[in-house]
Amino acid sequence: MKTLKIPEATIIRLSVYSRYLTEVDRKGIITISSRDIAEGVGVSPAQVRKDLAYFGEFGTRGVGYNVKDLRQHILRILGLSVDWSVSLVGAGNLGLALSTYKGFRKRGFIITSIFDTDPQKVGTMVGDVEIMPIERLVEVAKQNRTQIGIVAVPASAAQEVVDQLIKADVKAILNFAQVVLNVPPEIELRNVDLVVNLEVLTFNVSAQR
Amino acid sequence: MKTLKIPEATIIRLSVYSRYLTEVDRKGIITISSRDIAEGVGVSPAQVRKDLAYFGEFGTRGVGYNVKDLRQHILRILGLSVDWSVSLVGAGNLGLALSTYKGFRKRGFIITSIFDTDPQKVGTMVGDVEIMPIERLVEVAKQNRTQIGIVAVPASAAQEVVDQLIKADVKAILNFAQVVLNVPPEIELRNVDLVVNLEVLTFNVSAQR
DNA sequence: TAGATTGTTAATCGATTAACAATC
DNA sequence: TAGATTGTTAATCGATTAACAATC
Repeated sequence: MKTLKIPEATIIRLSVYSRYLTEVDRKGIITISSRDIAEGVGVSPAQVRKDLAYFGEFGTRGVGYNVKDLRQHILRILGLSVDWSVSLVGAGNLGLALSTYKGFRKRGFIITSIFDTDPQKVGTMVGDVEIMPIERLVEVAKQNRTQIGIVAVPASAAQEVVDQLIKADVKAILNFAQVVLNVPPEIELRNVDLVVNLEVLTFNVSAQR
Repeated sequence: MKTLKIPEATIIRLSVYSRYLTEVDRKGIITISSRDIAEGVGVSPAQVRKDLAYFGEFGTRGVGYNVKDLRQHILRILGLSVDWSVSLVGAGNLGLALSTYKGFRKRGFIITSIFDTDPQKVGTMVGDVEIMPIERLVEVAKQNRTQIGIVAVPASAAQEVVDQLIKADVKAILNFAQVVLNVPPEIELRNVDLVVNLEVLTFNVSAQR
């Protein structure tokens, strides 16, 4: 198989398609066209077909796509046919919000460990997970074969946490701290920047007049 | 002035540049080159100059950019020379995390009102803001001349909340609910999808072998 | 067979990068 | 003047859209 580069925008849309298909499937609909998917998620039908074509031929000409099949295919493409063990670092307000967020578990992301530096917090339970001291991160994350780390600590502590996560053989990191992090190229890193999203909005609102 | 379209990627980078310049300024550095900025934030120098060139000539050939000046220019471009009144809807875990998030206030986003449906929560204080019943949203948000709404409610309630925000003359909405929202074209809408970020990671990790 | 819709190629659009004249 | 670095144009790269042959 030739590995041609897949645009990241395609991956993001695939995630959206699969969620839409979950909805459609729940309504008992068997078959769906690229046009219907496109309408449902707000893109063009050509875009839907192009995105899917990177990975194979999932439809039937003249008919469309089988909803259940396509959904399963996309989940497999995204790596969601298995559960993922996630380690959450930082049990502040944001960390606690993320730890109780239902959306993660629904897609197979299981938070198996939570770490914090605050001795007050260490030992307390969040759902069925006990908050552990950050010193135990490497040991515990390795034990759980954790592949994803979520960084929800202050910017000043983020690089140190990331270094520990890498020592624990984590493969991917989702970072909420507002700081540019250094990771080796084989580690997947994504930054969620809550403030920058607001600033794109203010730019657009300000530019409107 | 000709209004040529500015890539959204440019706006996002401007936000990053301005934060980096804040750091650099704090160190007492007076002048900076596009190469230094580029290194600091991980893009190419040409990219930095191109991004800035959309908005004017801020540098001096042979010298570089004045750090304080450039920072101020970018903040003005982003609409951040004034504070913004923000209304937060949904005081669950995520909402509370956002309401206490320091990063917002630092960039001039002031949460002036918080709404929730839960009678248990209504009346309690978050910092110096009292949680109000969602029925008062339109009235209160109008009174505060709120221009930005943050939606941190369950997906099932999000469209209704958005409709209320629009009635309150909000200009921009940051949505954390996992649902496709309908808004009129003059309303700026951005979606923050926490799960899709994890799924881009799992795709990349899964594709690595 | 006629109608519908996919998968795919070619055309278009947009963003990034490279190169360099302008100029401090 | 020589060296440095901007602002800008042209070249490249990449992603989206349009069009249509293949085919159910």
